[in-house]
Amino acid sequence: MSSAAKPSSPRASPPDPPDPPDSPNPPDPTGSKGAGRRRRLSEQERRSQIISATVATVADLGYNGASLERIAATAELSKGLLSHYFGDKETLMTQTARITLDAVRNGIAATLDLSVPVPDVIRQSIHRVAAVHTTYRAELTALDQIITHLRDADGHPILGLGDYESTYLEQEKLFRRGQQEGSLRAFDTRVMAVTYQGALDAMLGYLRQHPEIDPDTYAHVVADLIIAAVQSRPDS
Amino acid sequence: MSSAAKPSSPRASPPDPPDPPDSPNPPDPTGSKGAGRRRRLSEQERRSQIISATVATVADLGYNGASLERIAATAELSKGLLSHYFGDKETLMTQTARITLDAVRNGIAATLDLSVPVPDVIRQSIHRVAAVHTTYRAELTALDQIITHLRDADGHPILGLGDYESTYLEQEKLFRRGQQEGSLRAFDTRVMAVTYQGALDAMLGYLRQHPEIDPDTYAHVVADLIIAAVQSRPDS
DNA sequence: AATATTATTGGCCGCATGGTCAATAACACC
DNA sequence: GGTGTTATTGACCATGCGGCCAATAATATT
Repeated sequence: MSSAAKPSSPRASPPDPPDPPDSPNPPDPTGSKGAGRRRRLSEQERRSQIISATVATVADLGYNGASLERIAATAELSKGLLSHYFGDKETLMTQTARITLDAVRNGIAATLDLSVPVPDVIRQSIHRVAAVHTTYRAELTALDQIITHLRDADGHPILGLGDYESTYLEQEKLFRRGQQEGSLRAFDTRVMAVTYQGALDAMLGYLRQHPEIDPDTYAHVVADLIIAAVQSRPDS
Repeated sequence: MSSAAKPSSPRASPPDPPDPPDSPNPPDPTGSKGAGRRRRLSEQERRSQIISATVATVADLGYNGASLERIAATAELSKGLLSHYFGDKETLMTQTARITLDAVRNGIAATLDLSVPVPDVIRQSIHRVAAVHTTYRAELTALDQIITHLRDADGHPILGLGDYESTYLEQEKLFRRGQQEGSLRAFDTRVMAVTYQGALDAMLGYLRQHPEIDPDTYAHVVADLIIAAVQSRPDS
């Protein structure tokens, strides 16, 4: 999942002389994962393979750099198949974004223990997100690219931050619980959710740009800041 | 600034028969803003005119939608001039980003009173940034687009968040002052600067998506959150 | 094994874009 | 007013892209 596709040929095969007789890959029939010159596999597998390649390519080369041809090259299959399975590029990108977003969300939410006090849940979340930066680095980059680049015919964004909406709602629920429990002070939960999300995004961006920093250490400091902001305190 | 160029002649002269005999423009020499069919003006004016058009177009149609032709149309001049003054598109975009960034920064920093206690400076800043969302809406959108879309030949980003670096340094200075003054508690100033910046960006994004929200009101709530996070407190 | 089915390919087409250039006309100077 | 300079134009070209389709070969079916 992480590195998606093979780093085989950085340069695609030339258009005119497409290696005429011999096959570019060993004649390995259906058997193992090795690819015959042509492999037929299930729609499920193809789709996820294509999406993986899309994520990898977009993450590496940006939205504009990710032409259908390049994506096909990354996935080691022909451009035509992309059209076959996804119709047009917009659909491909939208699907990729949707599925990837779900995957990342699950990756974060999966190991979260919601039974502890809210400040601890927050701390956990922040560490999880920082970890996700390592695990899903490409996915996050690709998501960002797709969201900011994908536009309708009029040139206006399709996948707004509206997809954050459900995350906001989730966070707000958590915050309200904390306020009822008394572990969190009173504040506007919507604004806090937005700000919190912004803080996490900033963390991800900074970690991306500074690979030398230990995510967990950084996450700890961020958690201290956030918790200081929301924790209920004796005085006001 | 917002709508960039003059609405003089929406349609350029036809290619083959370029209105032969009559003088198409009133004898309006250098003086006022009225446009002849061709106007010659100083390099300064042209450059800023082009950059304005670039900002407007990118903000409206996104990076990909902002072709040289469209930008030229917005500025009401020919595509060739863009190449003439800026060479290639990459240069145009880079210049636009640099200049616009400076403009926005100045717009924020200009009216800031640094003599008050640090928490108050922070509060001021947040309100200023929220205001900037209104004043420089197009500029901010364009900046975001250019930064996230502009890539070198290898497909990797050119204008990373590295341009935040100077902002971070500035913020850190402020935070340290507050810590020395005793108005701010002890925390890692770098992490705080990054988080703070993220919170502001999130605020801008949210305001952009929700025009019905009053920026000042929103800013006030955000300021409360941030200050709660950094303010020195009796216990803890 | 022979045949039918259809996933997969590679090349093609039209279009839009970025960049270039010779022609043109607006301005400055005399 | 005449003349030179050069800012500005509009058309042109090569390129790369997205989408399409007939040919092909890998399976399934008998």
